[in-house]
Amino acid sequence: MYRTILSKEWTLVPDGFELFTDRSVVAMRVNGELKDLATQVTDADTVEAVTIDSEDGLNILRHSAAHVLAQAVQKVNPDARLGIGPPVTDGFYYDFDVHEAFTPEDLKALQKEMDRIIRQGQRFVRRVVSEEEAREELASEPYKLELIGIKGSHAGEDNESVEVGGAELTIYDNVDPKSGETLWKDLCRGPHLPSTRMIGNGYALTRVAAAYWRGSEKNPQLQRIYGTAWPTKDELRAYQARMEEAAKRDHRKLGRELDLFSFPDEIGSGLAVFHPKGGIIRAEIENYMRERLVASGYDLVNTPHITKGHLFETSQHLSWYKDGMFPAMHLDAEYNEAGEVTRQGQDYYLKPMNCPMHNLIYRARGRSYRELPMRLAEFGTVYRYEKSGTLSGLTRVRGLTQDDAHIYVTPGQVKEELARQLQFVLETLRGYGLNDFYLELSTKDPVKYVGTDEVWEEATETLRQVAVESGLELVADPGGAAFYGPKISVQARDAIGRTWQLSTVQLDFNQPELFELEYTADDGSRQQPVMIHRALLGSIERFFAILLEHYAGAFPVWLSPVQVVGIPVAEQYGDYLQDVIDQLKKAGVRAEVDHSDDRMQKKIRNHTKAKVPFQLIAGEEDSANGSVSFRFRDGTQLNGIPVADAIQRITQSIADRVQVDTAWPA
RNA sequence: GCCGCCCUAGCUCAGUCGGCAGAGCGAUUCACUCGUAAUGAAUAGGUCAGGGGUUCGAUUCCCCUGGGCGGCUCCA
Repeated sequence: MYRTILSKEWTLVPDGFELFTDRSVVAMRVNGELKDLATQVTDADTVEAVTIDSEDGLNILRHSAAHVLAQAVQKVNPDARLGIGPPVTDGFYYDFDVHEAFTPEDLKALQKEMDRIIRQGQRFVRRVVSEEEAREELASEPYKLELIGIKGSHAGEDNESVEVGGAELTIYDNVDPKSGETLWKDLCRGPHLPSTRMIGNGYALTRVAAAYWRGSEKNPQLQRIYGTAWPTKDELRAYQARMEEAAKRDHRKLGRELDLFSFPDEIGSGLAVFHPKGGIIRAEIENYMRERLVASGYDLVNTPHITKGHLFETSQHLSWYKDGMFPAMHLDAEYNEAGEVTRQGQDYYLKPMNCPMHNLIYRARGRSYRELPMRLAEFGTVYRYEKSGTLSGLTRVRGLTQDDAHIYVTPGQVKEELARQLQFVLETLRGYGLNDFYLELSTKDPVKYVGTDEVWEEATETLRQVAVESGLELVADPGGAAFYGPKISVQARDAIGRTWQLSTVQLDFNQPELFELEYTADDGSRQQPVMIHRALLGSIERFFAILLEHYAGAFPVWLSPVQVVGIPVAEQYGDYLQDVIDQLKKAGVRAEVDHSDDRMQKKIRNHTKAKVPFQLIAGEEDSANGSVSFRFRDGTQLNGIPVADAIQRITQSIADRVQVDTAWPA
């Protein structure tokens, strides 16, 4: 981490190499600004060391690795033009304009060339240039020239700033340490590692992809190479192991292996079917939720999947989000023989959101302040025409079921209700076994919003207070709100540390107005309610995928599709076990006996792979004693448990919604 | 939607430099009846994603369509 150097002994102007002899120091902060170690400092400066394993140090390492990649690319293909090459989470990328896209074989060749550059121990040397000099030196790099132009007008943002974000324009020369010859150069803000050697063998190129220049669809696409870089080879290996672990948990893979769901081509992209085992998990997820809703003062409602277009004109979805909706079905039009319309048709749309229909339920009769808060909840299936390239497993689909609630409150009830919602959300998520959360507060986009600044200010402040009172970490998301109101979202970390945006609680200043919602206040006046959108799981499909990956397919007992499987040691004990299993079934447990003619060992293997929490084994010994023997998912055993005791333990673990992977303590 | 890659049995994948298509697992059947992660044998299963073109001949080469994967853009 950082060390503050307070030494006053220096009389000359030392640089970072003299100040820091520790070789893990790769750069320094001088008066708060990141600088190369070669920067000279005076005793008036506050200087802190930046070590390679700090956040800044890792970014510098990765940025330098990106430079080496670019150098390698231009060595192999001198025609490649440079885009930008910033560090990103766990790694880096560099964009290139090349005629032919990179292939996996190219990556191998590039990695070899990078190894050569790294072994050579080239130095990164910073050089300040004028705009004219830069333009001249980079005449053959049109994208760099464009960045220089942007710097002239306004500061480039985010990733571009690594190239031209500094106060002055700088070029970094990659210099051969022996000959002093400049081998390559790039427009760059820096800072960089002292030597390419520090990249060592803790890096790897990972994939190729296309990316739009400066992130806009209107611009040409460049070829992007992604890589990862770490201070040591061990850390690289640990990262790669993490990626492998994530791949093993991929819900698309587990969904197939465990026979949970599929996406038949015949139905269409992004439209899933749930198989029996996936279906029961989904039903359990929903049932638990319904229980919680009813216990928490919600009303359960139901609405259709399709509606006349006028509803979405009222809600303005057709003007804001038409591209994301399935196109209309034109129904009921009639024509005469001349082809003239004799009866006007109607456009019907699949619904992309449930809220307009919930508004109609609110509006179905006059409402009194006594009815508020009114909480309408539904598992509402919606259809969105997502672009083909964005679809991904169950996490991004075209047909999804939202656990959607809309809450109508008086202005005076807003704060209490928001606090109550947040608490409800967190408690419920914990019930599914997720425990590690933080909050994100999305505030007004200064360009795209409806409503007055005062209303936004007040609502945002209320959300902030509620968030702070929750005691959870709060992250700001400035400008991230939808146009109709501020939002607080719950991010959950899963078992391997990935975060997912789950629940959202969002205020809506727009729809009560558009739908002319009102209630009669205690003084007899008509007032407009405030509307709160609350999604807890987001979409059931996506939440299903998250839980599947979180548990790597080994669900807590209550969610397991098969909770108990009976394995007779030999066929003759099948009847005895069947009787035990029948008792479990009567108690509501999903249990079955494996009567197949596989050997017992094979059955154990099969059901272990299927991640069944309890295997009950019985042979001569157990059947004679009226007992069964447990085998758990981790291979541990609990033998000779009396049947009644076994049933009690199993039903208890379901009722308690606990995870059981190993033998209970004795 | 854009760029790149991919599509061979239910699954995972070989293979054909253009000449009648293969394995393991799974399924079915038979034998075996076994105390904690694979008993043995036999059988069935494919318009090599779909369509078009080149060719004496296409699963293989080319084009189009569909689907998937990795990114980009998008995500109410």
